[in-house]
Amino acid sequence: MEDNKINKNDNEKPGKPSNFIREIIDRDLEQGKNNSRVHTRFPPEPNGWLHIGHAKSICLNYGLAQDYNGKFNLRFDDTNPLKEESSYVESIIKDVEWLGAKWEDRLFYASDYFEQLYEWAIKLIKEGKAYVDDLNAEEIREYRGTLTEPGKNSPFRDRSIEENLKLFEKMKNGDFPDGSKVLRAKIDMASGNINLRDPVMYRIKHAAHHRTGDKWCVYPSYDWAHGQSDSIEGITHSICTLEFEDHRPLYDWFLDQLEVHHPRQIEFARLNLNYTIMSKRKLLQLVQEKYVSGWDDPRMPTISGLRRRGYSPESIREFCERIGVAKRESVVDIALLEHTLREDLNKRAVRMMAVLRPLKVVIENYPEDKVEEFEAVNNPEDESAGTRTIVFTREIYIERDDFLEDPPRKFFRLAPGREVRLKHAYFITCNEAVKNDAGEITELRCSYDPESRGGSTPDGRRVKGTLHWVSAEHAVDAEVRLFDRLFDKEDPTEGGDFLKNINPDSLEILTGCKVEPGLKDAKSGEYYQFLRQGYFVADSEDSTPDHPVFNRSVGLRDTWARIQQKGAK
RNA sequence: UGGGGUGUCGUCAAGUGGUAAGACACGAGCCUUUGGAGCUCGCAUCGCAGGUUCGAAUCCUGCCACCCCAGCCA
Repeated sequence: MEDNKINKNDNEKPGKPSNFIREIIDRDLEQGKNNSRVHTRFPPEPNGWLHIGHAKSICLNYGLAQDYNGKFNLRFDDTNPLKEESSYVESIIKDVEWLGAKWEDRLFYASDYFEQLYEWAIKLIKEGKAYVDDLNAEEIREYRGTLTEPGKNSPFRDRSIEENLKLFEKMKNGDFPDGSKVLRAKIDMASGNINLRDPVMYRIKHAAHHRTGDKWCVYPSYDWAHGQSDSIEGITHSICTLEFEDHRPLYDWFLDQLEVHHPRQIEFARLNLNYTIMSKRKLLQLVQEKYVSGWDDPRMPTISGLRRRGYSPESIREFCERIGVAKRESVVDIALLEHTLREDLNKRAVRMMAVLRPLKVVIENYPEDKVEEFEAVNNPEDESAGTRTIVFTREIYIERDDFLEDPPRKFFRLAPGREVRLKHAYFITCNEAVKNDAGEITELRCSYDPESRGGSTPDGRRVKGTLHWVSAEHAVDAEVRLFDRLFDKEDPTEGGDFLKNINPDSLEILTGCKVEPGLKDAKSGEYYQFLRQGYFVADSEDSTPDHPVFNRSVGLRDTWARIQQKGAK
């Protein structure tokens, strides 16, 4: 009995953790709402590039559609021509696709609905529920009241329906200058909820729209466009972030007046990450003021930046799964993102040897012209990844950090008189460190034990350290870019000016790195682990076979570095 | 001072009256031809104060703290 229970549980797939949104959907389904349909959407404004916070929303919305056998739409919320560009549309489409969300034939734009929105606005005017207001922006603000005091009615609030109709049409036709009039919903200027104090539905903008050109001179506001767009598309659950909670009564009000399909708006807490900035405005500033190379700089939290950095879509999806969905505002530790990347790449990245800061080693008792081949396992976590051949010669490079003339306790690497293993090859012992006039070590003279071929000896003696290496003659030169967090404060806005918290050492460029020949033709989508160092990918913009450039996506956990840090404290 | 939200481990986050899941981080150890990976173990009484109850993180009351809202941005 007991055993059966355990087995049953073990065989059950570990379903996704529930959350309050799933509970709401479950309840709606039980009550037979929406004919048992689930239909979600991701509604980005094309005014910037997507970031990891958007990934949370995409994974949430697309994940729900998948799990409930529903549908998922991609819809651009393009109601403000002044801020939006088609270049953003393109990058967003690419990113959503790369993340793996599928909208099939349901790629929409709020601008697809401008005509319908206009007609609905006329309907509201005819019902006395909307009016044209001549107050300017400043006056509207004054009339709106404050958080604690009610607003007062605009003197234009009670215009006749006929006049409103006539004026609104002239607004549409471009007969009035920008800012001179707006169309407002007539709700309640005394409401405790400021969104209900006669919100603006249309503003005049003589501006070209990236899709509709200059067909329109009036553009709908977010509140007027969003819910109605959801309704038109048959969305059942309209998921947005917390700051729109106050807008829900308005979302509902419009839909109720129109008596059309009424999606349910649900709000969740947006993602925050420590050491990271998520504000589109600030990210744009970093790009415009050249603190980074672009929206896809590998240090950016943008989807394109993460992609270029070497993050896999799988790792990002897993991250979004693990952070959960709730209503409390929180700050997730970026270490979790790094963890899901390592976890994913550990299983699939091909291992390679690459020496980032080369130190030449001459193996004195190894024949000058001899070239030996060894079979190296491509991935100890995945036998199907096979093996590759690596070559060994008298002169090799090892990592400078792997040698110390006067090693501290617990340093397991090479030192005078010390023996270590060269991964997949031989044991070597250091005889001498050769220095130049400045006292810098220029090369190591070592000897190898022919008996240790393959990495172990007949006498079974043990060595504490195993080093990665590369044959000097065969190695390929490469550039390697090491990234660190862009900000050195957990909260980049600490102190008020996030620019002051930029980490000056967020990018370190290494040239003259020596890598295995097989890395010469690495492609940007291929994930590699440079043994003992971390996960790397060829840079999608700058890497060529003649000049390979690798980005470090994330380092391996480094116990030695931790021991050193502890010692330093 | 109005309206809307939220408070469970260092960080996320389950829990929906029956005696605090899990993950990351952190610490200890085992293992290891990556000081990687893996494995084992450790790590909270639930914002505060009352109350109801045999029993409360879960119900009630009162406080406190934090977040959002006064764009013709989304």
